[in-house]
Parts: sequence; structure tokens; C-alpha cells
Amino acid sequence: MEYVDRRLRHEARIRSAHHTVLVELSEAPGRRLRMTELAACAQMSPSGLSHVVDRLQSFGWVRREACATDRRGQVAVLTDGGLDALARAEPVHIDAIRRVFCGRLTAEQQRELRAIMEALGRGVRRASGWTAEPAQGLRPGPPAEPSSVTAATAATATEGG
Amino acid sequence: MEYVDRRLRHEARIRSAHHTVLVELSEAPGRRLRMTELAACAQMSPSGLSHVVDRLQSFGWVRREACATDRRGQVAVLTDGGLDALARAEPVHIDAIRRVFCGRLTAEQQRELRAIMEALGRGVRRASGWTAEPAQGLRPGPPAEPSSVTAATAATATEGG
DNA sequence: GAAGATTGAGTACTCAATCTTA
DNA sequence: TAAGATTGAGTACTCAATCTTC
Repeated sequence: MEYVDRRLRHEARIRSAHHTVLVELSEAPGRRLRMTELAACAQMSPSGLSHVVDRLQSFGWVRREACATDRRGQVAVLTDGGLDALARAEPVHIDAIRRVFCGRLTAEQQRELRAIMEALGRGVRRASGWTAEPAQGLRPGPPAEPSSVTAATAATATEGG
Repeated sequence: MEYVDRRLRHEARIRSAHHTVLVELSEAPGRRLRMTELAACAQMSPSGLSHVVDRLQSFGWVRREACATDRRGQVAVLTDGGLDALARAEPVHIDAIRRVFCGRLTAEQQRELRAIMEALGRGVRRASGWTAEPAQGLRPGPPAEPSSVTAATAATATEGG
């Protein structure tokens, strides 16, 4: 969402891509993820992720560790500072999503939207030739941060809509 | 749409932002638009548009002309070469959209999606404080290129879905 | 002073090439 | 040879500063 990205950039002073990576790490067990898995979750290329992690590392929000089981591998770990940064950004993120969705869709429309998005998502996956899941057990539920559109919509709908 | 952008970049060798500008110009009367209006139509900042037009001009796809009524103004004009480039890109664009939408949504879902998108659009405009229309008479109908999602959806739905 | 538009600096994204380990 | 990850070059995007004209 263009509008959400802009508000994140201006008010929370964080890029959408950076935010996405922090969210994925915060939801991962142990706040850590292999670079390859993180790239898949965040829908980025390996090189793109590498540059982003460089930047996040320079902020002290993420650190790299060697992978214990595969000496080629690197693990990105969310630091306490990174968690703080994410916590500071989330109010803006939530508010931006809330302003778009809150009170604008009926419960029926929300169900319709979900079905439509799933259908279109299948269309994109089929067109792209994707089949594999990015990683195990990350998407089913948001343990800490309600950052997905569906979660935020559900949350705001019960309050405001 | 991420997927559409990627296919445009790889197969049609054109950036999404460039494509958008070409489409807006092709739909404008006389294939020409003031920089400010073009920026509004294409949802870009003035400086961003200026850089994009620089690039398009270097390709010979767009040229700048002085504005007759306002000596501060510049007018971006789509060249024949630019129209050709757009014509070459459109098949990829249409196909990408078609693959996502084609046969995936029922007629009822398409109507629902339209209503939902309009509601969410109102949400974004309200949140952003937008009220004004970008320009007069550009959006009502696509004279040449069916590049909007709704037009492409309607076109493919009648054929494939 | 405000509006239309451009410029330059800083940062980010994409691709191809590269390096190390499996 | 393939997989995991990084690097560097080229290009694009964003912001603040600037210039001209209203």
C-alpha cells in the first residue's frame, strides 16, 4: 500500500522494506532467520536482502551470526534495539492501515475481500510458478505484532466498524 | 501489483513508473500534459517526474515543450517512438493482469471487488486529505489503451472467465 | 511570497559476477 | 556442479535547495 509506505517513511522514519524485515524477524522463533528464509518471507531477492541487512546492521537493529549446521549460511538476528525500533514504528503502521480500512468495509465485504485476495493470490502464484511455502509455521498466526492486513482489519473492524 | 511490475521490467524492458507516464500521456488529449498534471495523474512527486521524463526523453519517447500560456510551465509530449514503445509493452501488461484475474473471480466477485476498492480508495483519499481530481476528463474512459485494472478485468472476464 | 519545474546529494533497488561450502 | 550469500556497478527514488515566473 503506497499510502502506508509513505506514512511509515515520514512519521516512523523507516522504509517499507526495512519494516518488513523487522516484522518477519520479530515473528520468527528466537527472533532469528536464515538469510534465505528471510528473503522468501519478505519477498526479496538474496542480494536485495543482503543490502537491507547491511543497513539494518549499521543501525544496530539486526546482527548476523554464522549458521551452526551449514557453514555457508548466515542467520539474521533481531536485536533489542531492533525490537524497540519496530515497537516505535508499529503505531504508525497500525494507524495507517486503520485509516484505510476502519469503518469502510462491512463484515460481508471483509469476507468477500478475503476470498477475492485468496483467489488472486492463487492467480499470481500460478502465473509465477510458485508452489513452495516460504518457511514452516511463520504465517499461521501473528504471535506478537499484528502486522498483516487481515489481522489489522479484523482488529480495527471489531472496534471501529 | 508486484508481479505485473516484474513482468513489465523483464519482458517488456520497461519500468513501472515509465510505463505509467507513457499510459497517462497516451490517454491525454493531444498526447500532451503539463508536468504538474502528469505528476498528479501518475501519482508522482514533481522531482520524481522530472527525473523520469529526463530518462524517457533520452530514449526519445517523450519530449518537452514550453507552455504557451504560462512561461513557468513545461509540457510533456509523447512522441511516435514513445507510442510504439507503449504498444510493444502493452501485450505483456495485459497478459500479466489477465493471468492474475482471468477466470479467478466470478462476476459477483468482480462487482464486490469494485465496490471494495472504491470504499478503500475513499479511505486513502480521506486519510491523505485529497479532494481534488488530478485533471479533467482523463479518467472517464480509456480511448486507446485498456491499461486500468478495471478495464482489463472487464475485457478478460468476458473472454476467459 | 507562492507556484511550476529542475538539480544534486544521498540512499535504495536490480542484476550479473564472485566467493565459499555442500 | 549447485546452493547460500555477498559485492559492485548501474539505475532509480526521495528530499531539500534552487531558479524562474506568476
